[in-house]
Amino acid sequence: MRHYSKQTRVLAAVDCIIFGFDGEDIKILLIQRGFEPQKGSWSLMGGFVQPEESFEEAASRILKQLTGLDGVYLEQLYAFGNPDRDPAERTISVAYFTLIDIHLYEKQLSDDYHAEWFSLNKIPKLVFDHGLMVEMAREKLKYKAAFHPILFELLPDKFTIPQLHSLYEGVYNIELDKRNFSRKLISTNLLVKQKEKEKARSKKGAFYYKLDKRKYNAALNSFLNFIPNPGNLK
Amino acid sequence: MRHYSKQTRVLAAVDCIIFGFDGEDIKILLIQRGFEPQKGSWSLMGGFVQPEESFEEAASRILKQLTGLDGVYLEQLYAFGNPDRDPAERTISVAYFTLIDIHLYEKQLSDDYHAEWFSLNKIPKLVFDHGLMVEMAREKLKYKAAFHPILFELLPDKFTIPQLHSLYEGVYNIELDKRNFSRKLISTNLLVKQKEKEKARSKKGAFYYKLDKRKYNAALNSFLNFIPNPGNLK
DNA sequence: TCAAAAGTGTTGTCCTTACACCCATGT
DNA sequence: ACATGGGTGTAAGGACAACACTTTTGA
Repeated sequence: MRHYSKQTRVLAAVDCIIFGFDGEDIKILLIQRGFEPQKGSWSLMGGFVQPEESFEEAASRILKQLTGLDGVYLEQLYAFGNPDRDPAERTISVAYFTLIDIHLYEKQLSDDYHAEWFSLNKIPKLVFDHGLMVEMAREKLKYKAAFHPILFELLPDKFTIPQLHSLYEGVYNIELDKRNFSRKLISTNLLVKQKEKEKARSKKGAFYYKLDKRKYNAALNSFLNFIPNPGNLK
Repeated sequence: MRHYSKQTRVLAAVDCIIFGFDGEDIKILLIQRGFEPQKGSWSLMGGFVQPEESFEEAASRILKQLTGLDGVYLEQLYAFGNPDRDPAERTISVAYFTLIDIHLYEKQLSDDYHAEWFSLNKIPKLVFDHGLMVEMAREKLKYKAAFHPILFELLPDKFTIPQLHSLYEGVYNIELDKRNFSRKLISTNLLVKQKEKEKARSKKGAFYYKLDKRKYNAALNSFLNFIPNPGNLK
């Protein structure tokens, strides 16, 4: 069985677009590339797919390397394969986008890789086609979050409605009526109200909520509608 | 610049899921594999990515080989990279899904490749992970067509509302109220009514419509809503 | 007591659906 | 004339958006 022998082989890599939310802005985690070519430039975290690994396993591994996190939201974004995307050698890259709770990641690991969080409107110039990857990831986040409750992945276990409100406003860069927004969220039945309040953001304090995991997992693949007039989205 | 030298290389392929609509059923075009391994089994049309080619160029080339068609709707579906997906040698494959007007493809070429159209509910066992590819393509078609007017790509230049109606009913396997459906379509303003009627399907005949190309291209990336209660979709 | 943010209530509009009838024509 | 599928009309219900006020509490 060596019928493919005349074909050329390529390197296969994976790159991760890691989103986080600090309560103010949506950010992505970038590293300073530690090896040539373009050593020192800002870049997505990535790596080569190992012989016994699937793409998704590679992405998980790389994500864990940089953040220490396991079992986070991970979705294939797109396969990039232009012949000249890496000047050193033909390398195809499958980009994954991930949503993490920014408070859980291990800063120590980040430091090892010279990683930093960047607000989406302050992304530096990136190596290769990583700028395009980020742009596509951003689009996909907006697209998908308009119908699926994935943005919860960016928040801690316990969160408040006003926090969610800021998050959605940040992702879509629009203002949302807090009353309608709150009602819409509550009406999904995905949220379980807690007894405690969060008191840092306001004097009155806002009740914490948790996700109903069962309903949430079911809802991830169904269509909801979080954004008014999604017809204007893109 | 040989810093990647320790990494292993893989073969890179592209596979095409080709959708067509014959007025009755949604179908996909499959070929009988002409080489080992698994010579003779049914398979998607695919091929290796050439040294100077991007994935998309490879997909276009392969599509043209089999159908004779150029410039048709082509979208990246997913990158498949499990280490054992091809038993002969590690091969990653980027799947593309395409929508063509079934009447335009060149049957001659099909014959050369021993190709046949299969209704979606009668897909034979396929090689490797091609069955999974088809399943994912089908899901994606349903998902995307619920909000974007892509199904027009399956129809000829001139088409009737009843044809569209059958098409949507076929894709979603549901019954749609013809009156509401028609109104919804007309209200998109994407359609230009023609003077002639199609007379084959009925005695009265149905008016032909054409797409307003300008509006259509703009609408491809925006959210419409063709399916009632999309919340129940998946 | 005042400011600042949380939370609840209401109303009108438009979109969607469900359903019934007329139209054109080949046989 | 009639059967067959094409096309139009309408009314009820529900979802959504716009908008105003009360509540809580730290300073």
